[in-house]
Order: sequence, then C-alpha cells, then structure tokens
Amino acid sequence: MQIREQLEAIVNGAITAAIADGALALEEAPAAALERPRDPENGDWASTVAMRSAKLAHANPRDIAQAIVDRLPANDVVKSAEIAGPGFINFRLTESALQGVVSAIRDQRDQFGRGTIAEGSRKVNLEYISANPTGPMHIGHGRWAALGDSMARVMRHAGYDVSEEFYVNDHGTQMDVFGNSIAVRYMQLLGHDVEMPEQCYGGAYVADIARGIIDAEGDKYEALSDEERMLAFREIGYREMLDDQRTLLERFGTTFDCWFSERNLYVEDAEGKSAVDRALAVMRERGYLYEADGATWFRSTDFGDDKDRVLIKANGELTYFTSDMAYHYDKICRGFDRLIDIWGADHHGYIKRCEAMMEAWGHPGMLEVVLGQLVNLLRDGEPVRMSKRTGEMVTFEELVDEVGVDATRYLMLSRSSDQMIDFDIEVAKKQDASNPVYYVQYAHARICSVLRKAAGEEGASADELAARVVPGDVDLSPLTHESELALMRKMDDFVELIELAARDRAPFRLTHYAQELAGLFHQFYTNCHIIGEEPAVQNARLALADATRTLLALTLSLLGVSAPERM
RNA sequence: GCGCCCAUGGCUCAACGGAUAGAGCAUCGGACUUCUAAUCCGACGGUUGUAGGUUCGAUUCCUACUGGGCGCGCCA
Repeated sequence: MQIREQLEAIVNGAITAAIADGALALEEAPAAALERPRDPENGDWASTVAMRSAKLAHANPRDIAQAIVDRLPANDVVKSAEIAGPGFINFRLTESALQGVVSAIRDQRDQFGRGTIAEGSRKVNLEYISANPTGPMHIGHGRWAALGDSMARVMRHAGYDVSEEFYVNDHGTQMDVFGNSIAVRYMQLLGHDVEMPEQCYGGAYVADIARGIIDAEGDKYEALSDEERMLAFREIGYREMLDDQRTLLERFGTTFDCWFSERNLYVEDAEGKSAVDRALAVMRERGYLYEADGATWFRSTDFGDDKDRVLIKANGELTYFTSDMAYHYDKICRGFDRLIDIWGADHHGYIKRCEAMMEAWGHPGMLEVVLGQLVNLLRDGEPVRMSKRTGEMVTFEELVDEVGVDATRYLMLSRSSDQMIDFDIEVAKKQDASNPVYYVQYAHARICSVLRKAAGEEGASADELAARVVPGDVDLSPLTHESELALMRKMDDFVELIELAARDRAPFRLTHYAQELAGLFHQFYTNCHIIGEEPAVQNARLALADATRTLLALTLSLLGVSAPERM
C-alpha cells in the first residue's frame, strides 16, 4: 500500500472518530484532503480538511484540526502531526515509512507506480501526427510524435488501454497533385520542356523521387499518358514517403498500433457501400444533413458550431471533413471508450465541427482534442526557416540528425502542450547544464558507475551489478540523513505524478520530476559517501542509489528518452 | 469582427483553489590527491500584464481590458 493510502486511512479514522463523539458537528465525513505542502518545512503531507469543513461545521478550523489530531489512531507512518497557519494539519512521516518506498521500487522495478484507472473510458484511441504522405515531416510533427508517444506510455503506465494510431491521408486530391509533381520532374529530367504548375509540390525531395525512378526503372514511364504516369508516380511517391515517415518515427522511438489508410474508408463492401457511404447514410437518417446550393451540408450549428459544414461539394466531390467523419465513426464502431486526437494549434477551428459530429452520433464528449501549440525553430536565437542543405523548410529528420533523439524528445516534452516552443538548435545541441536532458542522464550514469565500482567490475550491466552488489534483504534503517530522506520523499511522489500526468495528458510533468529526482540524487551523492562506509550503511545507500537508478530509468523511458549507463 | 492558446525574477519555465510564489540558465562568490565536477554549496533577482469579482484563502476560477501567437474555405 502506498504511503498516501495509509495516511488517508489514518486521517479518515480520526475524522470518523471526531464525528462519532460529537467533536465535529457534521453529518457526513469529509474527505481527508491530503496534499503535498510546497514548502518541505510544512511536513511531508498536509490535510486541509479542517479549513474545508469549518463553514459547514460552524467551528474554528484550528479547533477542528485539533479534534482530528487528538483522535489519530495508532500507526507507524505518522511521526508527527501539527496544526499550522489557518488550520493545516501537517504530517511528518516516519523514516521507516519513507524507507518503504525504496523497497517498493526495488521489488516492483519498472512496474512501480503502475496504476489501474478506476474511472471509465479505459479503452483509448490516441491519434497523432497523421502527416500527409506527400512530403517530409516538419518540426511540428516532431512535437506531436514526442507528445503522443509519451502520452501513450504514461497513460498505459497509469492503467489505460491505449491504442496509438496514425491516420494516413492518402485519398485526397493532394495525392494526385503529388503524383503529378513527380511526373513533371521526371519528364524534365528526361529533357522534356514541361513546367511545374502552380499549387504543386516544388520541394527538392520531389525531384529526388523522380531521379530515383529513373535510376531504378529508366524512361519506361515516358511513353505513358499524363494520367497513367501521374497515377503510377503517385503510388511510388506515396510508398516512399510513408516508408520514410515510418523509418524516421521508429528511429525516434515512436511506433503505432495502427496505420489507418484513408483509402480504406472508400473501399466498397459486398453491398457496394463504403464506410463513407454508411457514415453519410447514418447522418442522413438522423436528420442532420440537408441540401443547399447544390451541396450537401452537415447541420453542425445544431451543436454549437459557427456554421454548417459542407460534406458533398456541388461538383460531387467529398470534403476532407467527410472522410474525417467516416473515420471517427469507424473508431466508434471499433469499440473505443474515448478518442483522443492531437492536433496543431492551427487546426483549433476544426474542433467544434468534430465535437458536433460526435454529438450527432450520440457520443457527446467522447472525443478529446489535445491541441499542441506550434514550434518555432531557432538557431542562436535567430529564426530558422531554411535548411542549409536544401534551402527549404528544415525537416524533422534534419533536426534529429543534428540534435539527436534524446535531446529533441526531451526538449519537445519539457513544456506544457499549450505552451509555444522556441526550439533553438544550438541550445539543444549543448551538452552542458543548460540542457537538462544530460543532467538527468548523468545522474543515471553516475549511479551505474557507483555500482560498477562497488562490484569491482566493468563489464556487466547495471541490473546485473545491482543484483550482485545489493543484498536482497538489505536493512534500510541507516537511511536517515536529510539528503537521503529528501530523495525518498521525491520517490514517493512518483505514484501521484503518474496519475496527474495521465489524467491531464501532460507528460511534460515527468521532465520536471526527472530533473528534481536527479538533483536530489546529486545532492545525496555529494553529501553521503557510499563505497567504503561501514557495511550496513554502504548496503543501504547502494539500495537507495539503485532504487533511484530504477526510477530515473523508468521516468526517462516514459518520456522515450534513453538512460545511458556511461557518459 | 468572432474563436482558441499564452502573459510569473534579465532569459526559459513550475506551482490538483492553499501557507513566506519555486527551479534551471545568466551574473557574482565558493568546493575536485576521496564512489564520474556533464556535479555540489552560497548570493543576487518578484506588486504573478491591468482593473474588478467569487471565498476562510486566487498565480490558479469568473468578467472586462492590454499585449503576443494561431485560426476563421464547397483546401487538405
């Protein structure tokens, strides 16, 4: 049982007792209302129950607090409980309670802090990035990659059943434009005098694809009709871009359970109906569609949208929104309890109509859109727009090449998603104190080094060394130094951290936590020598260091950042 | 004009409605013959954009402003 749960039970016991003997004039027992004091001077935990109940109980908060403190049942968790300020009850934990956290981490390893979310909505579909397969990903996609992936990891650790999904926009007219762009470059390379039309993809990567086709297959497409050539190249380019994206994302540590092709929504079943047909039919049945100006509209204003939205254009083509509607309908049909989409802030205007469509289907509130604010790319404080190599927008891949996966992920994740990021390449590349990812990793590597030293061996992994060096039944009671206690208190925070980070879809909290944990370890390391102390102390401290190592590695893994054993 | 996000030390950011608003960077001053100095310790630095409101208590919630980012297609 976690310390918090034990403490809650203790406080609840006192509250119940106070009510029973009339000291607290309340009908129902209020919640224990435990929180972490910001200032450690105020103890390890505090209850605000006295202040919260004062009005209802018609009593002075400090008197209520006293009544509760007087009735705390006997236990071995609370070292002291004192009343402070307007009516806080400040608890200090016993050293043995704190030491229990070290044992818990050493027992549970990477399962520590694993939760089971009691609330509903457990089966979650998380869709993110969903970049068009018509070109390389940019820096914004990098942020969504880091955010979505880490969010999935944290939510899984908290107990959610998360399915990660990438929606491949492989159906719209932009695909034809893409195919045509490649075709133009191809013909140009073969000496034809054709011009790249407006609205086409002019990027150098398009010419690269065309050149690749010539290298592999020569001029065999030269004789085809424009239409045939466009179609052929559309597919070749599509596969290449999709492969590139997948390869880069894997390298970045981001993988998906499902790559959902938009084209699937248009595949007809035995009855000649596609998913889009069926979604439209359902909407029509429910009475939310109407015809006007030759187009078919969705009456999203019924659900608070600014204006109704076109689903079928006057020329008979479907809009992007129509696909998206069918796509989200498909997600519902697949049995998810909750749909989370991560979008760039520039798409926020799209939220209302999507919420409207969810409501039209009878699932109001099922869709949750996480908006990520945009990323500005800088170099030495100056805005960067152009890549040195290609002269075009700096791609996500170039960024990872230059900065590395760990630093990129960490920096992308270290801010709340509704905070804009100025990503300075030169700052990100610095391997010093200004770059917190190395501060955290260094703490981890430092612990591994201690384990190697303690074992007198260089070759084995940290896990092997820890198993060898730290006795399984190690007595932790020597851990009483203030630096040791502070470190253990921070470890005890982890369980709550996971709950909060998962609930708020806010993995950025883990970066702050990792830095705090690393900082407390560095202090402990500075203040408390480990190797060469008397055996009881050395063993206890090795256990503490090892638990710290485990927790640092776990936190970093939830961020998708590596935990190196040497630096 | 309407909508979404943001505003906290010089800079980048924290703070489930809680106590004297915290870190890191930068600046200044200390600590390596001792387990990794990619580290640690100390100092300096604030009227939380403005004005109201809600309450035992507001950086946090509400309203109105100011300033900045983004968006308001029968594009995708």
